Amino acid sequence: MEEIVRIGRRHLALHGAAGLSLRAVARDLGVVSSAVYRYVKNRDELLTLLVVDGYNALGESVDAALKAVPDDDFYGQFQALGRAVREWGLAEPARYGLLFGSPVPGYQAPPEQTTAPGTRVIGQLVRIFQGAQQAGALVAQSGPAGRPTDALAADFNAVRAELGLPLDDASLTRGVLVWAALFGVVNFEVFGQYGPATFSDPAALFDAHLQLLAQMVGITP
Amino acid sequence: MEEIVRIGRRHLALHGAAGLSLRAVARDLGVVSSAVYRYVKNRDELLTLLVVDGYNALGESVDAALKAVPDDDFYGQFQALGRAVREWGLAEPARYGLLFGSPVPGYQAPPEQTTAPGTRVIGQLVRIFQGAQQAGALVAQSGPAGRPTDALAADFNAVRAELGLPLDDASLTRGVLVWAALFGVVNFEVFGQYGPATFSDPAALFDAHLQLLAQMVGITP
DNA sequence: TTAATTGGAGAGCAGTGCTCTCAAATTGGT
DNA sequence: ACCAATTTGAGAGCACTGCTCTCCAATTAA
Repeated sequence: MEEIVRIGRRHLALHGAAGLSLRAVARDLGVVSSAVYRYVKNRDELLTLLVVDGYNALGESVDAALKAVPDDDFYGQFQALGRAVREWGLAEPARYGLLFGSPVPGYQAPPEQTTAPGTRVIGQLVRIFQGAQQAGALVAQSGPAGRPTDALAADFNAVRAELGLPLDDASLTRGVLVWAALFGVVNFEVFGQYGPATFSDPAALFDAHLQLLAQMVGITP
Repeated sequence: MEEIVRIGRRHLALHGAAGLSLRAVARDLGVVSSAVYRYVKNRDELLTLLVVDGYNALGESVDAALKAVPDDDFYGQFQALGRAVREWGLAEPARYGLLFGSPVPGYQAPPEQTTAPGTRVIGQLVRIFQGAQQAGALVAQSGPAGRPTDALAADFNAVRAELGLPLDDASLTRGVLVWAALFGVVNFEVFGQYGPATFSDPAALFDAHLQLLAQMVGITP
């Protein structure tokens, strides 16, 4: 079973999600194709296993990076989280693509299995915001303060309640933007959207972007 | 030929890039599978046609949205561009995913065909920055001004030269972040990364994010 | 020792991309 | 109008895919 996931992971890295073939996995396993159906119901279930596996690998990467930073260094934590996501994505582009790229057509990840591992990173990000907020290290940002629509305000209330995150609407808006933007810049790099040779030092560019994103939510070095 | 692209587009929307089958296209065309190989060399070439088609559709969407905004209303232009990208992505998730999602494994888009249409949106974005800059409508933003590495500074010089965009390093950094972040938030929505029912009014959230991104580069309403 | 469960083998179906050969239709030149 | 050249489609075929089925050997439990 673990062997199947291990081989599947390798195939995923080599041929991508679309090229993931149960028959090929069976071959590598030294077994006939029908045999793997004893362990995995179908291709989608193998995909789910790999999705969960990927979320956990990324989550552990992020957790490990955070452990190396002092508890009260919120900027350091934010930076470590961002860098960990980027580095994992660049090291494992296929797995990253499976998690954050275009959804595999016809495949719907079962929430009861993928939600928990899938929220590890945003969970840590929220934890950082929370810590900074409680420590008074979250500098209020000035800027456009358009009133949210009623629906949006209600959504924010729900988020606040669920996460126990006492941030006002403007800060929540900024927090969500930072979250999406972080994965936006990583996407651009991993998926090669910048163009082949535009940036010779993408790590430096990413660090500069992390700085700006930290400023966006009010986390200061 | 156009018929093939048209049917391919429909299949793409229905079954995604991975499920794009030349045989199925042939069936819909009322022709035997080998016949389409007269017009399209292989599956990858059909994919390229669809990529180009998609970039152009998005580009035209953006151009049309920009045409409705006065030339000197840079914030309005930025907003129109952002909204056009978002709306096109939500209306055409499969095509959007083909362009901005995980790369199709084993498929490499030929730059000589895809670069031109693929740079239409960023081209317009640069044009907006340029116009605002020349009109003096680009308010300098304060914030972390870490010195770029030598490699990054050289990259910025190259970008400046190629685009004729007289922005300093800090503004360029912000511009690139806004670009990537814009697609980041659209990705999150189109690919459903926010979770199923977190935001009931995503358009309002997106507008708030657009405001923040405009502020990031110094474009003010 | 016997019965029950488990794991794999093999055949088979329908689908895929792609290549080949062959015949029909269309076109162009005289 | 005729003939040759070209274009276009049909059909067979190969190797691959996901998945289901039946059958048999190995392992485990009673």
